[in-house]
Amino acid sequence: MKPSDEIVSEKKAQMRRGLLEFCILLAISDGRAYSSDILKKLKDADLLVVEGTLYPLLSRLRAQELVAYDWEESKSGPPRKYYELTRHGRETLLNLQKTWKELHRSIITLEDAK
Amino acid sequence: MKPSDEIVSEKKAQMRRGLLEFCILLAISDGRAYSSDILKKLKDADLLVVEGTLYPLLSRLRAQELVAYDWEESKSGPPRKYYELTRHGRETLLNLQKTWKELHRSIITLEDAK
DNA sequence: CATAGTACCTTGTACAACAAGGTACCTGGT
DNA sequence: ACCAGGTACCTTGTTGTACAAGGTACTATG
Repeated sequence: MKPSDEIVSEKKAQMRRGLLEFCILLAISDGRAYSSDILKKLKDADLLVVEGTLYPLLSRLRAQELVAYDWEESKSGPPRKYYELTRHGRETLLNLQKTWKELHRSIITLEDAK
Repeated sequence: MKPSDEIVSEKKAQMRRGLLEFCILLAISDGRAYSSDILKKLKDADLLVVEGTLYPLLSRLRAQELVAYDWEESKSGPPRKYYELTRHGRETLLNLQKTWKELHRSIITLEDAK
């Protein structure tokens, strides 16, 4: 039997996880961003994400052609991959924002049913 | 390369999935409910869930002592397991509702950052 | 030229949803 | 007495995903 705090935080993490891709698309939608920019934005929004999660996720979004990147040299370190949304990515993001609103309504419906 | 509609609906499903446990706790919080009640409530809130997902999930919530059930005979068919929230389950639900609000804020923060 | 800092990536693990298939109970018709 | 249909519960196998941990490589600085 796991301690109850752990159970709660697992469920919180689970809720957060489902929104990850959506949030990352949102974070990129502002314009060009590389991994540290994205991590920082998510952290500023209180959504903790680690590198090991972000990189495969960006690769996936890339494979689905929702984002594209180009290399840019940095003044302090190795070159960076700057990501931006493709046209297709922008359309998808609009779609997901709609989905988000629908989910919000669903929760309210369930809460009101009480 | 998968068709773009499929990509979008996978992402929608992913968002929905993270909220499943939360929604099921919400659906039960109204009082006693058995599987068909729960499925109906979720469907009414436009959240499609199938049996094969619900049963293991209820077992998990039971193992975590967030819900409890008792058997009740039905007038038309086999007996049913009626679920209700335990005290611990009600506390957890309050916690998750708070988490939900925090996530909502996070999304807004990301949207506003544009 | 070694160290520290930054950036990218991969591998292995654990867990969850879902599809599909299975068991068992009750009722009503023949 | 039996079987067909509806209802309810459950299990197994597959697939996908986040995450921890560890690894490579480039740049600047002392």
